Amino acid sequence: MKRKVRFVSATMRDVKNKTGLSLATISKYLNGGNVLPENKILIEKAIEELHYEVNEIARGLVKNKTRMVGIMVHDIECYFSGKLLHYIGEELRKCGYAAIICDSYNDEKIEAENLKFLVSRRVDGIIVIPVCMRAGFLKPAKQAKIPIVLMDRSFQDEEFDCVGIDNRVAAYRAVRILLEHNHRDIAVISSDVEYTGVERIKGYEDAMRQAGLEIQEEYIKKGRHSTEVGYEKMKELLASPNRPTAVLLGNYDTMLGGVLAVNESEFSCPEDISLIGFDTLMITGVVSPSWYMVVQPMEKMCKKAVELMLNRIERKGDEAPVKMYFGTTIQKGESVRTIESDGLHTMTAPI
Amino acid sequence: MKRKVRFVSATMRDVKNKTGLSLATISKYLNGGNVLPENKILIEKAIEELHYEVNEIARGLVKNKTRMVGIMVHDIECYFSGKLLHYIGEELRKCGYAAIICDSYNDEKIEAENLKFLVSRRVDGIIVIPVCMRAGFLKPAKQAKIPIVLMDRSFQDEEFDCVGIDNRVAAYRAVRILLEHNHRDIAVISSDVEYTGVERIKGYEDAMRQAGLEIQEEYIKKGRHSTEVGYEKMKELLASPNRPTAVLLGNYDTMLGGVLAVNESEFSCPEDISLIGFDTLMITGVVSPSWYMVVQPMEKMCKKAVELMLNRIERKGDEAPVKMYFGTTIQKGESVRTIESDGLHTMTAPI
DNA sequence: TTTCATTTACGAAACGTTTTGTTCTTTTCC
DNA sequence: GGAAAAGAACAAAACGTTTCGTAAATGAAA
Repeated sequence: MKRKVRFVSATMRDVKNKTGLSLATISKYLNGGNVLPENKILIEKAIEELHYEVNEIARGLVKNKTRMVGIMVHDIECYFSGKLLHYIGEELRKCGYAAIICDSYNDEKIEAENLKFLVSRRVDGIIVIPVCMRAGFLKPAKQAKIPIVLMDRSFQDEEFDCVGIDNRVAAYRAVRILLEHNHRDIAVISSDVEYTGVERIKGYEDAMRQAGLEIQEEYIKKGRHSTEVGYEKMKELLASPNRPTAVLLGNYDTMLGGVLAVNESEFSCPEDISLIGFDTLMITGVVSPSWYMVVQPMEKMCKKAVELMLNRIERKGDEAPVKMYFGTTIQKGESVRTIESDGLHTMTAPI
Repeated sequence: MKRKVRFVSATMRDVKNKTGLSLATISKYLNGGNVLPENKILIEKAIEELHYEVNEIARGLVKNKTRMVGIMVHDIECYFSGKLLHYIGEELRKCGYAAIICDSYNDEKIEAENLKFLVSRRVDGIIVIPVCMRAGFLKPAKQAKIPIVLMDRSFQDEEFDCVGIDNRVAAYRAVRILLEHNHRDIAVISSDVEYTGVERIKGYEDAMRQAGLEIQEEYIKKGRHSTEVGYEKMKELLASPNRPTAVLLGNYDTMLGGVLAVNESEFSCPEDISLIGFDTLMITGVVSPSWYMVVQPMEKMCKKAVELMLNRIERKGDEAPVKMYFGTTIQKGESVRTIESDGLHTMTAPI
């Protein structure tokens, strides 16, 4: 039986021939089983000399596992995604998993296609930052019993493992900070088509209501989280006859757009307008005024998401979904100023 | 012979049983071979009913192909990467390939590790936006005969397939534009640790020299392409006693940082300082003043890179590397102003 | 018709692992 | 010293495809 001569990498059979042991023994060694010390040495030497590396494909075939995890991000060009992908990718790789990344491009149709693609590639699990607010598109994965972990966002109609922050509370806290600096005319720029944005607007309303302040529709500017929207909406607010004294910006990109808009206006931050936003990047602290931000523990969240995922993959129990909300921290900055109390505004409720 | 009962997807054997044909025939059909029309109908019906999908893993094992392409980006958080990853990922998926993305995080050590990881995962090819300026770290891939395609950057010491732009010429053209607007005190903020930056600085020098202008070291601000560096260096330039009238910014992130710095200074763009940069994003046209930019045909470049890669994968010829440089276009903006000629400056060479 | 070429289908052997049930060896304990 | 228990190693059968060599069926040419 002549073996085709291909100059590809060594196989277990080569190790077998070199050591005189059986495939089973070598496999056992490779998977951490017990092997006689002398054989162990033998095998290690052979592996070393042959530069043997286990063929993940062959292994995948028999174990029916690919050691690949799909990651679907709503928009790969968004700052938040970049950070997430970095941490998740790193963590997965540490655990020997490869990440297959798909960009949904904020498009629900593409998102559904991506999902099917990942299922057809038989990934072991899928981590999703969804575009959709409903879970329908995940059906093929559920049929194939591929575990799903959500990040940053959940669905309205179905529950999955999820790691994120309590966006509503986080936004609430941000507005509280503005209130504590004596702001009363507070606006918000956030998304009405993304889960996080919707929640954050709710948090804004919670805080305003609790402080006994009227919620003015013109102060709630809605549009997809993006630099462009942040820029446009901030322009609108600045041009408005009753210009707010402070604005909560729905995410990092929105904040960036907002700052650009203020910078090129006749107004300045924080003298004329205070800004507070979400998430952080190196620039946040470097610019002047530095940005006041609500920050999410990205790295921790990503590690947790991977941990959840690997747990699901290992023991495919049908345990109930777990949702983990991490606490946020406040990164103080100079973009919020304290308004001198003029005695005219009185709180109708303690803040 | 009892087959283990697993509720997983249908296999070719199921199709075989349903049709009464042999595995070989079905395989032939699946791979576009000729099959009797009646059998074709039979097979298609069976596939339809069973929801059969070929198991890419099994196929990979025998063909020694994974239909996966690794993508190594220098920094996933950089705008340029985001766009690239989007286009490349999309294109690969269209061709039935999955993209495994690794972030090198601007770290040569991580880059080398990522490469080894991809090799061990037996990807069919690797598309690299390198951090390193030398090709050493690619050795494991070469040994495994995995084709490499470079994007955006090349190496000093070795040649590979590569798609990008002629950065030197592009920067030259950008500076020419500034010269044509009668600027003479022109600075540059660009990277000295990244290939593109280095080339762009050369282009800057070319243009300055050609215009007969002295190259002042204090006008050449070097630092990794990033928002932070753009911000810091612009601050330095603005604070300098002989403040330039125009600045070329090395990439998109640098431009963003530069604009933030100008915005918060006492100076304004373009009245006091003109800016021209690289690449584009939606924001570029939306902000005011709109940004004057040199833009690369990203989508075309990505498509080409994938095309090159798939060619290499199909016929693993040892043809010589091909380098493709795309032309850039200029996107005019308001961030560059024309200086009234005061008669004091005279060109010592035609521009 | 017969012969030869062409097309289509088939069985069996790969691909490189893991896993299962069995055999062989060593250790432990009375 | 012998039996039982424990530990290692092994051969062979999977996993789901492709591919190779051959056989059968069809069509064309003589």
